[in-house]
Amino acid sequence: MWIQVRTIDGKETRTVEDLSRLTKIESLRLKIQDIFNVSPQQQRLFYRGKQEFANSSCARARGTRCAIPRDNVDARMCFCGSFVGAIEMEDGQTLFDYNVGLNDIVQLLIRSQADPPDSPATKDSSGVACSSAPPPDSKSESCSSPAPVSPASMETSANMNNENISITSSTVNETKPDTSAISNSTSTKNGFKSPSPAQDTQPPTSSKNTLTDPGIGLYKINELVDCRDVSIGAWFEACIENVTLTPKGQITPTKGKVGRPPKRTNGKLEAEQGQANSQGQTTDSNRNNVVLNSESNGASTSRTDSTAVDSKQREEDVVYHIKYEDYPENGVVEMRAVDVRPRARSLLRWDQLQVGMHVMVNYNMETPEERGFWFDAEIVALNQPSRTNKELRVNILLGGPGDVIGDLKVQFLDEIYQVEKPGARPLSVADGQFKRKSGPECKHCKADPDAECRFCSCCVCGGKQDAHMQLLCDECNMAFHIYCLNPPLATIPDDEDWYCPTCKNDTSEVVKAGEKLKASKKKAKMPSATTESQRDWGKGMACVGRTKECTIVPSNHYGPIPGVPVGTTWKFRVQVSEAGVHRPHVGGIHGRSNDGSYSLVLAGGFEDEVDRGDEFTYTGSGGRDLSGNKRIGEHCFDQTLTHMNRALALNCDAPLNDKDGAESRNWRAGKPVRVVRSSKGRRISKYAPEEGNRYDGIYKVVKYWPEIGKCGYLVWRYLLRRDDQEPAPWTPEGLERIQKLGLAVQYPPGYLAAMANKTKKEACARPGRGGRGKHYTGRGRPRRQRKIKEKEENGEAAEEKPPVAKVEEEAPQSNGAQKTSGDTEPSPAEEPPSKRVKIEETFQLSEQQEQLIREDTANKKLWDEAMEHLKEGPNFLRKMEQIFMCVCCQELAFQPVTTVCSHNVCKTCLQRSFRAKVYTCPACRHDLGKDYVMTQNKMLQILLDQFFPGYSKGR
DNA sequence: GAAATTCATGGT
DNA sequence: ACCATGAATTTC
Repeated sequence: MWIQVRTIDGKETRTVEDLSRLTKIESLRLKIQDIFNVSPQQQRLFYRGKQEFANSSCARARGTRCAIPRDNVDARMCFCGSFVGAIEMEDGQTLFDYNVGLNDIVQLLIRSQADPPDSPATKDSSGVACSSAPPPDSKSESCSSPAPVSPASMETSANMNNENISITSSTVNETKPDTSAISNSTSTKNGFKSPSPAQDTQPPTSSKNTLTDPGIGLYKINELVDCRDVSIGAWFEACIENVTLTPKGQITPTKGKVGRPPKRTNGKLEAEQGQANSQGQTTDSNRNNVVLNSESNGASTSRTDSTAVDSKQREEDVVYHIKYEDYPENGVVEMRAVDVRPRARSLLRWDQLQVGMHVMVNYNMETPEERGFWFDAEIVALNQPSRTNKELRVNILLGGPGDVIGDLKVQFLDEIYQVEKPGARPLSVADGQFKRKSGPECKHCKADPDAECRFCSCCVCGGKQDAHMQLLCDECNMAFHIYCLNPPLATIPDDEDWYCPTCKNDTSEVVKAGEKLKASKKKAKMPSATTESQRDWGKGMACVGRTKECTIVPSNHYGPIPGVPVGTTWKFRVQVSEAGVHRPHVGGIHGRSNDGSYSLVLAGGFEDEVDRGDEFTYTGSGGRDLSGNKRIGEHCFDQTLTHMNRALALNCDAPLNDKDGAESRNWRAGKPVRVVRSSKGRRISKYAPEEGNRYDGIYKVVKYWPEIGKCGYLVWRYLLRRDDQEPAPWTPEGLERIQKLGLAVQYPPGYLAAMANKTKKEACARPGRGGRGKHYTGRGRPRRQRKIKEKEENGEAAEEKPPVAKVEEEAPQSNGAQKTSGDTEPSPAEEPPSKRVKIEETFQLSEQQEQLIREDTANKKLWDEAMEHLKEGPNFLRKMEQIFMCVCCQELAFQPVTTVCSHNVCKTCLQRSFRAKVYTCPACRHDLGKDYVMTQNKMLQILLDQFFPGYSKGR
């Protein structure tokens, strides 16, 4: 078995192969270590199961969030605006325990190596993979090393700490004030970060307002300085805590590795999230600063730069240990001299400004009209068309050579600071605050300290007072005075998480991340649990579950599956099931004993059967002893006309007779049965395919009767006769059509790649055999490998994956697993066709259908797109499925409402959204308005019902 | 050849 | 909704 492991930001997805269902999580970690170069201790693995939440009533309890970032395309938001829970996978368990199936996605969150894996703070800071001190060993997997994981993946991980990991992560720093890890989520609780952890790091002897000369460097201990976060490129107020020298021969992480994280301050939620997240994201992504705790001393400065060789060597060798004034939770941070300078103190008047001058300005990269961070800037233009109308344009200098953002308009013209040069008069707190206005303001109150604001301050009273008594809801981020709550709280709750009255909900029905795995009754009863067997099962395709499900027709659908032409062939039965052609995994007949049979598989289980292609005899099921968990067994009793046997008999156009059987009056009038021929039938039938399971079309039951079979027991026999417009696969027309449609055996996504890799590995392990030897003891696999090989050699690899298969990969179907499989396909070389066979079979539309399509003007664009695929025959239907899929339930829209923004959503899905007070288009978030009138698109409904007969029945 | 699930149905 | 049952599979 193989699965996909994806970094939590969705940026990196790799296939992990050679797993069995009984593979332990710790073994999985080792494989992940090989692939992602992340040590097992640093891995947090999440599995979020199949994604069914959007389709059912929202099972998500408020107060739980999934570890999925919002920009992850695979992340599914529930109507309530949140994500469903994921479960964290723990050592000791198996993949089976977590129900991880074939090709499922496991998410990898890289935790900082500096964090002790089991401490509560670990979970808190685990998202901040790059934030804390990298280990002294420079080949560590931190961001500084060239680990194959893209920094971007960490970036988002880091950024999402606040947002998404808070399921488990609200262990705030105050519970562990000496943690060395920087945590974005220190502000999970409003105002409770004080006193800051930095307290511990305060040199005990120093007094804040006494400047102490350390004897080296330009700055004194306790001096007020500005420090540049080189990843943002902005300057922040800081204070020198200590000064040390770099030991020789040590190379620091290059520039870009020092900085500070964004801070979420009280209030300012809306304004700040935009900026802090975006700007802060950059920070975290590149940051690799060394954070010292109270134990820090000179020895821990070993990472500081000593590359300088010129006359400045001395200053370059100096390491400044600074503390950011606004980010005490960062503790003490090491800085190089070039990123430190005397605190800005002089405001420049407009008339003092000159083009070419270097100054410090406030700028918000994200939303330029709002307040942002402080950057160095070179003045490029000073325009003053009138006395009051001034425009200052600058190039923002981020610090690195070429790190310039050109020609930006500065908003805050009254706040242009002179850049202080090293050597300027040192300032201490005794000299004053020298604090610049910074950060974005609340859009609603403009950060007016006197204004009441229910957005950035207590959302009950709007008051800004008592910030330390304002609790932030971990769900909605709104602030609440503890005394404004009803009932009021006397003290700050000790719980890790706190949810406001609106968001609080019962979490019992949702598996929270990190929660212990629930014991499964079903699993406890399985043979593997009840017997002593140690068998390592689940490596192959025998016991895998479906990764997708056919929903375009209900399971009791008679007749062809729309979009599946005769001749379609799948390697495994599970795929046939996924396609909806024959749903049982194992069983030969699919049906209901009171209704009839929908499909059957001819696999040559009975020697005394006859197959003439257009007509064949079939034998019922039963009569075997299947005790002991068997699927086949010796015949040891008579079959009865019950269960599936009865179902199949009901297809015959004759009253049921369970004694003597019956013959149809009009054989064509019977219920249609989809027939699949398996390659296993080759031993008795020349009509069976060479490989896999092939859909051969619709047959009818002509008659059925009981007889004594070769086995000596009574069996029920059926005569089936083909009744299908589509040519049979073995006829010349059928063969031609198969060619034209480019049909070839379909393999599960990732299967060929896994096989190919396996061959490679085996070949490496046993070089003498070259992977092509005759000494394999297995059966299916080597045969398959040789076949692939031959085809490649013949340059016919294209046949491995026909266009139909390609389309299937592209077409999102019913659930998330399917949806993700397309973009996670790790080795496309094996799977999609390298050339597309031209399909010239046009799908025939009835006149009424054409008319309805013309009338459905609201969907003109979509129909135009669909029509482009008309000439692709059966693929047209697959395309339709894709185009008219409801974004909520990921299925064909049922009773579709076509929104003003031209998206089609099931009426019930949209209603559910509205019930959750989400009044936007689920597809594009276009605001529909609370009073939106949902009009069902009748024309589209009629069309979908015709194209996908009975799909409504499944709803 | 023995041993493992999954899926669907049908009865509670 | 839960449980028992049976099944023309597929490894190991």
